[in-house]
Amino acid sequence: MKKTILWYSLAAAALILLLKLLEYQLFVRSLSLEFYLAVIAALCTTLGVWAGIRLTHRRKAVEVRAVAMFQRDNKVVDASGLSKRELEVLELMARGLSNQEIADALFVSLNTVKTHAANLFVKLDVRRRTQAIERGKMRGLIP
Amino acid sequence: MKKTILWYSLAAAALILLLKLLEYQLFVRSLSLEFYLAVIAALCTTLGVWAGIRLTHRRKAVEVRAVAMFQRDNKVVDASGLSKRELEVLELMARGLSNQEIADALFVSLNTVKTHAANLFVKLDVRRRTQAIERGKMRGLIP
DNA sequence: GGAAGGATCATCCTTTCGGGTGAAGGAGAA
DNA sequence: TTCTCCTTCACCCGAAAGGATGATCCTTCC
Repeated sequence: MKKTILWYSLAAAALILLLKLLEYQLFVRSLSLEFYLAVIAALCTTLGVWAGIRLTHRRKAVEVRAVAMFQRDNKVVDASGLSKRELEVLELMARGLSNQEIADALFVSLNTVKTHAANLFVKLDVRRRTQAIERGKMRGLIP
Repeated sequence: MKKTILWYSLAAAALILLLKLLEYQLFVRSLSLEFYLAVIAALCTTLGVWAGIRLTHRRKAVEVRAVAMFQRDNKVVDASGLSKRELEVLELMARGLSNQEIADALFVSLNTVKTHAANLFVKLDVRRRTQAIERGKMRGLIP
């Protein structure tokens, strides 16, 4: 942002210099005032467009980063009714882990994972893990 | 886009009118040429910034829609080696459908879906459908 | 101190998935 | 035309997932 403004200032300074040069040309070659004005208008417009694009590009980069860095929304989690453990299981499911792998990852038994899975299926109102993943992503529960 | 250009043209016309008025002011009140130029520069710059923002906002909207409305990249698909049918199966998998439901959706038998599934698992180098969904999303094969 | 809910584990049973293999018909390329 | 790939379908079998139910232990809340 600051960099853009700095560049804009420099460009403006360059423009003023150019104008001074043009001014001399104006008296020497007696170019029309309209031409003089048109040049200024064109340059300023270009500069403005460039600055506008620069500014909005910055803003867009921020938005992209916001999408990339998933941040859990507590309100959404509370609304879903999922417990912390169920959320963990769901997240590992979405990463493609099997129940056994999830059990190993969380240091619990396979049966425990299956219980958590069954409970979160009920809470998300789904029948399969793939559906659960879909719902979880739709609701912003998982990345 | 066209609307923006139209508005820009109208604004430019208004500016020219304003300039004509200023020109009269210039002769009547004998304002400095620098002031005249400054006004033009400021107006054109503002106009340019506005147009720039307008244009990039349009572009941003398109990009957002591109994220929301998934557009498949043929290069990615070719690189994956997935056939059209396999891609369809993968997409329905990602929506949480069971093999039987996919079979019904595509008007083929369950065995066919299983074959497609097995083939795409090999091509994506995965063992489970959840993994396939993960990979597919990572590579941009599916939304 | 009891009620509620979470986390843990278990058993039994059914359904779904996935691996392996084979095969037939069709479209397109060498 | 032969060969390759895609699509379709079938059968068998083992592994994984899912449904139902019950139980224990722990924390938190009223």
